[in-house]
Amino acid sequence: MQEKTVRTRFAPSPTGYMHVGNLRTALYEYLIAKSQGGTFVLRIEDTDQERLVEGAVDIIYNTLRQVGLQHDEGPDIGGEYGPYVQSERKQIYLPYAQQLIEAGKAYYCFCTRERLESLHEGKDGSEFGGYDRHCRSLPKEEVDRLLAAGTPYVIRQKMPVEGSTTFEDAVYGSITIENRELEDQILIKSDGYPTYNFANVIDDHLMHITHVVRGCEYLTSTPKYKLLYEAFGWEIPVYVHLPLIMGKNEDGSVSKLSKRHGSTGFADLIREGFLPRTIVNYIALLGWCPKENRELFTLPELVESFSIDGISKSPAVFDYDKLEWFNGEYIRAMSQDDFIAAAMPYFRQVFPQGEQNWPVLASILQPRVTKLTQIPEMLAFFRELPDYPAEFFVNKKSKTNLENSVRMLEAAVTTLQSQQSWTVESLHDALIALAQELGVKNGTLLWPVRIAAAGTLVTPGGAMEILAVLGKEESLRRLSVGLSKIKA
RNA sequence: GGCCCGGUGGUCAAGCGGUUAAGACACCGCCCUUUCACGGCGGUUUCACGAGUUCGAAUCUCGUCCGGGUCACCA
Repeated sequence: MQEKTVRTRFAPSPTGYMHVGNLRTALYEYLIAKSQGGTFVLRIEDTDQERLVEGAVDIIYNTLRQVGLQHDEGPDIGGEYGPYVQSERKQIYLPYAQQLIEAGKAYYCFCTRERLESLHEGKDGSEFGGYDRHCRSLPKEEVDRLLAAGTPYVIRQKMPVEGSTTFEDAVYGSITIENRELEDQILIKSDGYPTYNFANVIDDHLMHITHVVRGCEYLTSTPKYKLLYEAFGWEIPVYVHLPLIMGKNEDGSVSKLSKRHGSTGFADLIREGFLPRTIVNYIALLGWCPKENRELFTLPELVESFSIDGISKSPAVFDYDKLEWFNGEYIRAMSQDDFIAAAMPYFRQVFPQGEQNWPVLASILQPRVTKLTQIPEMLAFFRELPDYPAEFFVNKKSKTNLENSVRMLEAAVTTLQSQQSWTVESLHDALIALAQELGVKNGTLLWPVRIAAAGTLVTPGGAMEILAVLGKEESLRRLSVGLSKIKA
């Protein structure tokens, strides 16, 4: 008996915004498929014609490409079960709904929006129990008459009046809901488009989806899906509901991650300087835990390690600190060439043109930044020597004070003036030799040199690196500025 | 409010009846050191509460509390 090929699908709505919750769902769908040699399908769910956003589909393609979640079937590459855009499948859904009507599992509803709204208002919101099933018992002749007259209608699913519905979830186990809690949901809208719920079931079945993966906000509506599958007599897919990703609110509470939680969109995170691989790695761990005790995973490694039983049930709070740590790890793991290439746009904010000592800049920044966007600020002192007080030259630990610093700087100037080679190594050799010659701790000499060169207490890199980037002429100029500050 | 789901440090979490309750982030201290960072070492902080079951409960059961989700011609 051969196992059926696993097929999962990512089914986003083209809203123009991809937040990490969606992306994480896509990731898990990809991982579930790929970890079992399965197929990952992309389907665009654009049944809400009122919310269409220009260019939104491209954002979806771009995002998936950036994180490496390559789909095997989809609107752009086709596949055996297309089309993969729901608006192009519009004519598929109605016959299925009509089939349900004939089977007595669904019915036409002619209620106006006004009547529906008055249902909501009539009782005070909290008591509203859903649609009152007014059209469920309409006589056939009345239905035919209204249809013939061209009355706008929707098609609703008939929910059982009694009993309960139970389904199995791969993460949450067995879940039961009383049927009286279920509303006669709309299958086909008055514009002829299917609702999300209906199109989902039809398409998942037609596309042979074996595992339906989604956020657990859908948990309570899943019995309706099950009932739909049963009404059609179709095999029910495996449901994999994912714990929600939560965002911190301003008041300290948490709620389902959304736009209002600031920069949690994929594009926002990229703009802030997070690497796609960082985001993938971090969100993979938000709700899933590997068997082995480790945290750094590339996408192929995730495919290797992933399994559904590692998915947790409790919601996870999105933590920027941890995300930054991951990003730092990945930045440090880059080759220097890759780092320079990635950092160049930020380098250019400080050095708009011309050549610089890129390798030295990379060597001082790569271990220090957790986001590439931090680069311009860290390098600002190269662009222009900041104004700083003479007190900067006083440092107890380096055993240096104003008086000392004058001596050190003067000696350094002399040494550096005759310095031919201007590399980190040669500067290092020259200055260390000088410290020995002067009989002082390295720090006693290097502290004032570093301060004078940078004009700031905290610098990325040490004195030699800074001098190397500055170049001989500018270095000597800054050292003399330092000297004049102390003497003033 | 009804229904559904959840509850191990500030955060992500391992744990599946017997553990000194892993690990990571963050935080603090020390080491390295010309500052910062990296790296190394160490530390603070946790089983929501109450009953049961059991020789033994973070692990099983029930109740309470707390948190979240959901109740559309949105997806």
